[in-house]
Amino acid sequence: MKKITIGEAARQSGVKVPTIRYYEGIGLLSAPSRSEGNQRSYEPSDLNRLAFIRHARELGFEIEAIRTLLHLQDDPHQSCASADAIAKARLIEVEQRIRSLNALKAELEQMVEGCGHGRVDQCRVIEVLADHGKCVHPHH
Amino acid sequence: MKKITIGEAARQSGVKVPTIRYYEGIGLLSAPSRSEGNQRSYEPSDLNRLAFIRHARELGFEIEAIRTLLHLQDDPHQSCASADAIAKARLIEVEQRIRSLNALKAELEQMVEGCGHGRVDQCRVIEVLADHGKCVHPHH
DNA sequence: TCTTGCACCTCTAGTCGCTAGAGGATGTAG
DNA sequence: CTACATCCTCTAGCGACTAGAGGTGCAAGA
Repeated sequence: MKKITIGEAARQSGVKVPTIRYYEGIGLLSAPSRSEGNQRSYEPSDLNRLAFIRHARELGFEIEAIRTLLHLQDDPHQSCASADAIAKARLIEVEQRIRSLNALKAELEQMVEGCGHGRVDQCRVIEVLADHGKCVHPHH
Repeated sequence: MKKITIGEAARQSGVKVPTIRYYEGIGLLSAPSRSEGNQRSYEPSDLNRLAFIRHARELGFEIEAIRTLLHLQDDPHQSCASADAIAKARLIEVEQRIRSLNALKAELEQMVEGCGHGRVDQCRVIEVLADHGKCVHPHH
């Protein structure tokens, strides 16, 4: 039940102080009560919200998706279909990103391997960049 | 040897018109000559430069890295050690990103599978977001 | 009590790599 | 000659913060 300063909240949640203020500013976090000297003072329960947001950000959800997820959490009798849809959409994004990064990785490995550590005019890195046709998979 | 308008350069290089102007503005591309009516007119050789930049951007290199790579390309007697270093650094970044995205993917799959399509209070998506400890690999 | 020094406050501006739009000039085809 | 696409410059906006200026609050040591 002890009130907590923003610095303490930051330490306990792993969200930086300016970021907490930023989340309040965009309405993702509701404004906490203030001390006599106008300093923010948080309830322990606010830490759950902060942890939720941080976790969702780590998983790459966008702020607007998190806003929706938080509304859902606040209203537990709603259908979870939209939470499910948001997570599924994120999963598809992540899968696509992994595929595309694997293609890039193959390209970069080729470039780095082919570099004879000589001068630029024999460098495979520069050569491949200049000519897309020299890529392993020109589809990226 | 024919001069080319910015729109034509955009079409041939796959870089959008405002992006070409932006690259000129930040000095990544040198300013081309102008027509009587003050319109940019490019040499065919400028298309190579544009293709190089586009390719490097597709591979995820940052603008500053590309600036360095372009300088190297302009001076082919230099050692290619720095080109090599830039490409290697990018490779390491990509590898890390793939690892981290694979961890996220596992998390998201768990969340989506566990969702019984019922109401929010039984939804695994919301539950896991609220409690990091319920993650498969809490290290992400 | 005073002072030191850290943590807090608000506000603005900057980051990256573009993208969008306003408001106007130019170039080309019919 | 008129319509219309394309070009020009300039400024502002995107997302998700981050940095810094300039000032206030608060707790602990001398």
